[in-house]
Amino acid sequence: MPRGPALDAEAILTATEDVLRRYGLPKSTVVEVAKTLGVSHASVYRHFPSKVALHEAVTRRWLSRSHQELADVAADTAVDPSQRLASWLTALFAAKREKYLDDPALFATYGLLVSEHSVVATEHITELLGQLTRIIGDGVRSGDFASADPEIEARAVFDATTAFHHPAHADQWGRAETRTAFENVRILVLNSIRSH
Amino acid sequence: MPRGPALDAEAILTATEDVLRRYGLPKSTVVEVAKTLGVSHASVYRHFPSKVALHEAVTRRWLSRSHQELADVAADTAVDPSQRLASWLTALFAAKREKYLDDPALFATYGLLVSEHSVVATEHITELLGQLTRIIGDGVRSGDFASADPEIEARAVFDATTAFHHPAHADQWGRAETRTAFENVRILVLNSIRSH
DNA sequence: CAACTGACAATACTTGAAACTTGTCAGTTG
DNA sequence: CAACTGACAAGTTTCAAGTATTGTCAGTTG
Repeated sequence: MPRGPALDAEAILTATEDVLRRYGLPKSTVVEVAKTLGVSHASVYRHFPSKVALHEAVTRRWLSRSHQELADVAADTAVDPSQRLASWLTALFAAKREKYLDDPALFATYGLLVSEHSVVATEHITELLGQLTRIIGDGVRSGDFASADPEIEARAVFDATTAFHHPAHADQWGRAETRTAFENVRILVLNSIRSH
Repeated sequence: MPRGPALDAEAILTATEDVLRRYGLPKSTVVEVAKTLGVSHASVYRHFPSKVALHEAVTRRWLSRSHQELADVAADTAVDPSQRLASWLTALFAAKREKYLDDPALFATYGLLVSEHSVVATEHITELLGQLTRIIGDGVRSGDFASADPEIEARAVFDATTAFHHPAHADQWGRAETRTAFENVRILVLNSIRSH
């Protein structure tokens, strides 16, 4: 008896997010997701081949939402490259920090999910590096930046700011000292890449 | 009946290192340390007030051994500051990487110990920042480096190289790409700090 | 007949009783 | 008498038994 809106993948993903938020990763089960939706757990398996695939999909959706706003900063060619790079790095740190401070347990849950689905994590990082490469490439073209290879430079900038975007360091992000530390690394990075 | 060399703190620390290496942190007990030394566990408590204090002492000893060689690089004023900073960063990464690759399980054990004894970790970082500050201060004085405040600059350099010294990233240190990534961050940092 | 379900085997997780560990101290020993 | 120990209470960890979860599929339903 299919009543109400037909069960679809998006509804299942949203229900899975709910369950992850309420129960955390270890206690979030496919049975609980199905219960939230008022269906049997077998129905969930008609849309996702396994719990792992479901978790991978929910992780991908979460990460892709989280780099949407960064894409806008990266694409805004009206702003000069130095400012654009500074804004992008600040936005990356701010987005992660806010997610962590808003709900540390949920942030930890997604941190676990990301580490369990390294393919998704790699795709996410590739996307971010693409955005960084674009900003740096624009800067080199306009003469603001000096770099032999924007792609390698992007990786170096990303690696140099690890402490401010890698979840392993999230427990430091609430401290005032960490905000200052970020400012100083951002200045260091921009000072390095700007042509002299 | 005290026979052989009297039981002293150093012997207990060495036995504790043995037990940590053989059993890992969760299964390393004071009883096992005592068994290794051929004494009762009550004897261990005559030298250390608690298991936590024992672990703190063993952690302090391990970290202080590990920054001994770095102190030499930092103090070698015969080498010019750029080279000295490059060598110091390379030595820091090399020391950590070798310890990790030599015995990943033991490295993880000490990583846990360090995180459980944050006071010791803070002291260790303060020591490393002191060495960095000295190199940068020398560079500013000789005109090789430009920096308003060597102490803040040292912190920024340390933070920018987090991916290559923080144990959370140890699982990447064996990869060839990571060595390249380190070279590029090291170049970025030196390019930033050198006066133009 | 497409969407869904109940029932099921295999595997993973919880739980509480037994075993072990920490830290103390009065007593032993050379 | 200083160094050490055995025995002990309080707290923590382990393990085996029961319980829950995953993933499948033949069968039901609108």
